[in-house]
Amino acid sequence: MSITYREVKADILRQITQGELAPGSSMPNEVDLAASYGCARATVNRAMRELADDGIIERRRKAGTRVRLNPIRQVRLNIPIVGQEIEELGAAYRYALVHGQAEPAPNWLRARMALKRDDRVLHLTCMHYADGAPYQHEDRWINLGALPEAEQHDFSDIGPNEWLVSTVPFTEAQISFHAVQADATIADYLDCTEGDALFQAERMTWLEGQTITFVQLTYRRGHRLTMQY
Amino acid sequence: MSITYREVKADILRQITQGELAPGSSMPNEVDLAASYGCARATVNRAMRELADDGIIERRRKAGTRVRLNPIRQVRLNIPIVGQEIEELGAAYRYALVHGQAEPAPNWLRARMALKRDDRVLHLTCMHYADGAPYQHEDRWINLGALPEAEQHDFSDIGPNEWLVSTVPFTEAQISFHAVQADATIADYLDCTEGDALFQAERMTWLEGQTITFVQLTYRRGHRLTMQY
DNA sequence: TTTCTCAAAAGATATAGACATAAGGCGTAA
DNA sequence: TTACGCCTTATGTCTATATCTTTTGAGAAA
Repeated sequence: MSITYREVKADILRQITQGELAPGSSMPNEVDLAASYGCARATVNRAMRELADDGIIERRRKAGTRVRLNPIRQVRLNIPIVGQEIEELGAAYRYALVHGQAEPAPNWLRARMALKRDDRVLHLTCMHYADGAPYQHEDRWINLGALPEAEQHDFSDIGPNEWLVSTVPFTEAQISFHAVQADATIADYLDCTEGDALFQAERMTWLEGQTITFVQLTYRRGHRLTMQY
Repeated sequence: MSITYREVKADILRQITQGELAPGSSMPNEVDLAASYGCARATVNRAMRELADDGIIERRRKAGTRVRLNPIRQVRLNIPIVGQEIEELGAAYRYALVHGQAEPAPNWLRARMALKRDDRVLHLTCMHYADGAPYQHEDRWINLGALPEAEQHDFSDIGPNEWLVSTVPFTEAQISFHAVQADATIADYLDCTEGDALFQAERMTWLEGQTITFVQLTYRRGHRLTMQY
């Protein structure tokens, strides 16, 4: 076969990284590139589309294609389920339900999850262990108005995250990362000192506009979220 | 025109989210789908390829395509330059170089950056302010073996990040996020209390296998990194 | 039974050609 | 001069067809 779109992509990328195509400079159009590579325009198109997608080049109809002045640095972050995360570390995973209770939503949570005045929530507290050591503390609230079957479910053996993923797999979500100081309770669960800096993720999940669940995931001391790009 | 790949993608996604196609179930092959949508195979292929890329479905030659049991949750995280990040918040950005000095690399850094025994580094400490308030503390080391011109450069006015991005734009990098306790120095710079939990990013950057720079970015108290998916 | 080989199946990609769409730029009219 | 509108151009997408590659499963051989 002739030249592949990967080869075209690699060659263009090489030209850019080696400075043959300067940042900000504009590139030949697809027809000319196809001619010079001796391939079809669709092949060049795919290569260029992926480069644009990677934030390396910028494309506009009629205006043409140019090398980005400041390439967009982006990473893909996989949001793992904690059990898988731990097993990928090569450690044994253990889950424990600490506390589970249906209750009226407290005010701060009502505001945060945009619940109605008399909506009830299922409040779950769980622990996740890696090789027997505390790994993550999970504080979760599930909107029983949106997901009443959660109240009947027994979370002793499988975690709420896994249950939710298999029950309402295709949701919208917002995730945020930040640092918190361990309070006495968390310090106790995670076997650290009160006041320690801990990495925390918060996630809110919607299904068709309805808030399903809000969760705070507090990681053990020293946890890092690492990515390549 | 006929049906677009976006419409095909949207329709398949709808079938999956609405439960017409159950997780784990296998889908018709491209030829059949193209026939049923009344479009070319390439159109279906693009729709399916993007769905696979989004982690919704799983494709294997010969085995066919199936809906993922556990859809991969992934987000794209843009790594912004701090100046842009602050200006996007609608705040005024100010930069200050606190300290800059070329020195032999300390042992811990030599190990971390994989430097040779007598490599020298440029150690820079900078502050980034949003509307006059401390936003981010930057502690950076640049490998002078790989980038000797850094020693001559004056970092008083533009930050090392911006300079690096414009000098060596296309690099490989590893980024990691975690929580740290503010020590006395950092607390002073970021105007917080010693012991406060702070969000910190560490980034190491390579160009063609050579370590270029290592940086610790410590954010002001309460900083959050937020993403939708 | 187990292992190896090979053919078929399904996705992956290339091609040539066509039309669609967005937007820059020029010409014309106010 | 300015504003509007058309024309051109570059990218975006679709079609129809063909070939390539990977993987699986069946059948042959050990």
